Amino acid sequence: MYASDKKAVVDALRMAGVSPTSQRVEIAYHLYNRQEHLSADQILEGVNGDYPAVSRGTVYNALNLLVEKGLVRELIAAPGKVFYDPNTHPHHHIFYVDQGVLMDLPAEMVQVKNIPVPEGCEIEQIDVVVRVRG
Amino acid sequence: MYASDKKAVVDALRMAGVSPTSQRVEIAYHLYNRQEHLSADQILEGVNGDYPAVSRGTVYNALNLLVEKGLVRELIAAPGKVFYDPNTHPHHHIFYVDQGVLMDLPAEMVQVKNIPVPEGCEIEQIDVVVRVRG
DNA sequence: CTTGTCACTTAGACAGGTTCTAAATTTAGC
DNA sequence: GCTAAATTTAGAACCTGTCTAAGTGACAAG
Repeated sequence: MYASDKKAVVDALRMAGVSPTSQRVEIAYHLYNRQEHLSADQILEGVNGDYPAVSRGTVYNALNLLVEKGLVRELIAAPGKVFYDPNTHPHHHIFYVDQGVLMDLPAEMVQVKNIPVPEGCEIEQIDVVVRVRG
Repeated sequence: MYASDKKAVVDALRMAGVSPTSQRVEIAYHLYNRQEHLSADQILEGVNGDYPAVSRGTVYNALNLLVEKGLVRELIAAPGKVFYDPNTHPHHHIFYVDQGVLMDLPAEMVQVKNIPVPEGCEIEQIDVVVRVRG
């Protein structure tokens, strides 16, 4: 998702057929504005900074909806470590194991070729995660 | 890990500096002998087929130890879906989302190039998971 | 303005998978 | 055979994430 301000977030949600409720806008805006990959819990904390504004359930619902509508990408970096990435363009990831931080790798930096697609199957996503230590 | 019989498993464990307790041997042997990717739970069930022989905690401890010692590879296919792979040679994976099944892709079938390694970091593993639907 | 409907949010209960803990057991070194 | 250290066990605890039932709010029709 690309959205520089809350109005743009509202438009992006509407365009994807998602009612832009205040909670969803807060969540999407927060995810966009931090140029990191955030976990559901980090988003919950971030959105509820001053005072509780959004419930846990809504954060999960909203994130799942955004993933389903293709506005956000879900990334699994390690067992129990799910991150959400507002960048849906093709690109890959590097995971700093010791710090638990996940960063982007531009698509050009990694070449993936010759993916075999079985009959009748459709590639949903190709995840390339480079796990580095140190 | 490559081990055709229990004696070979014992040797492999010893070589990696892991005391070959009977439970660990059972677990490693079971994982090797099924040419699938198994979850911790499937391994627990499999090892305890006839009568309870190994506790849940031990299965998790043993698997984590084997991963740490490089005898087994840990694969994350989806949130909450962790599989263990006795094949530690370079290769990739294809995940059939609808069936929840993870299969090998020979390394030659996917070319990954130009991985940038940050200063002072060491690549631990490169995970390529092709997620297909249908 | 009032009502009814519908989608959404909420809090808390629940579920699955993994780790932790304390006690019991086994292993290894003398 | 002892003793100490490592390992296993059962079960409690924990963490993410989902479900449920009730409550809230927006909106259209009367």
